[in-house]
Amino acid sequence: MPTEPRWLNPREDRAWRAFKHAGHQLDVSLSRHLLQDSGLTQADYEVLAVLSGNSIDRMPARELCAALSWEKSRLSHQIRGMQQRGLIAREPNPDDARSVLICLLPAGRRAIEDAAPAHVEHVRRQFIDLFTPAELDTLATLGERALRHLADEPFGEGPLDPDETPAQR
Amino acid sequence: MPTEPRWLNPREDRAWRAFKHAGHQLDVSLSRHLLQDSGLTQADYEVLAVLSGNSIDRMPARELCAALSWEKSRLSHQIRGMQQRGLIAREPNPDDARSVLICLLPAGRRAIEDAAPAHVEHVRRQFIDLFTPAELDTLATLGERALRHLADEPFGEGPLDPDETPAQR
DNA sequence: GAGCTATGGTTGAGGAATCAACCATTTATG
DNA sequence: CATAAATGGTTGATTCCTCAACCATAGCTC
Repeated sequence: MPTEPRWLNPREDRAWRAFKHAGHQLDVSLSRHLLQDSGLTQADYEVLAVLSGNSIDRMPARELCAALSWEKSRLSHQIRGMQQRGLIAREPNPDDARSVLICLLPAGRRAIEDAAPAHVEHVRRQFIDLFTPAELDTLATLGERALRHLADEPFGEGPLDPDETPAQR
Repeated sequence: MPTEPRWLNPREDRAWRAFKHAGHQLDVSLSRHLLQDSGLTQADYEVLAVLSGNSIDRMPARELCAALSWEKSRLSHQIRGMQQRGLIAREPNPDDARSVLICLLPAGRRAIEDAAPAHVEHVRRQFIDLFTPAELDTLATLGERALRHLADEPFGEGPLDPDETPAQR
């Protein structure tokens, strides 16, 4: 049974603050750099990364959502912008008339290939290089433990589309 | 000299993904719970926490900004909303006519006192309780290392108000 | 195969954070 | 002391994300 005081003790508080703050600041810094020297948003980058990573340059929107852990509406909005900039295209999915295939266009591939080196470099400088291999493993282990726990949360997952709530009548 | 390949190796990639993803998911989950059972945003909560924590129930906006690592404009917008909800008040600062004192109102104190127990509880369940004391110390140490490094970044800090850029003419 | 329900996706409104521009006051410089 | 620069805050536009509502197609079940 875990301890249950109303507040965090100093050790707990320190860990919690450091973790939270570090993650956030890292995120801010990396997005800023990414945008600055490639014109891509983190969101843009992640989409292109999945699309270009999976060796097939097209995939149904639903799969992209799952891969990114995004809501479908977010992807939809995001895609619209990227399409206008010529990075990707939409195509009807022959296997399912409701579905849409998101296709990586040459410009999109070029965009991420241009952006990646500098971005990876920043991830190294601001994260990887600060830790020993053993420390990296520790971070991975602890992070994954938290993720596993969150995944089990009853209320935790799923943006709960009103459509998708369990039958109410 | 750190290794410099164009991509992250599997160990690095695992650590980076786990860290990033865990931080984000944790954040999402905690905000959702907080809002759900107290009606407060994370932003609301943080403001109230600083204000109620420092034993003096009022402080200049500038100090609040610093304590939160927020931009001044963000605080300004945030404060407007909280003022309308009667959680805090603004008062002129007798020491500096440009400045504004942000004051914690009774309703604000009540709000965070009501919200805190459940919130702390969630932080425990989803973070603290997953780790041993030694692991918590490790997380604190590693997180702080990252923060220190980010703080030194030449371009990293400060939203660079155009006003505040080094003299340009 | 008619009528549910579930699924894939789009849209529009609203909230939250950022950015640029601005105003007022204070401090530094000559 | 007059003026320039720096500081504390506010505001409005913009972008990004979430939510709720919606449409169309697919899959069941009878």
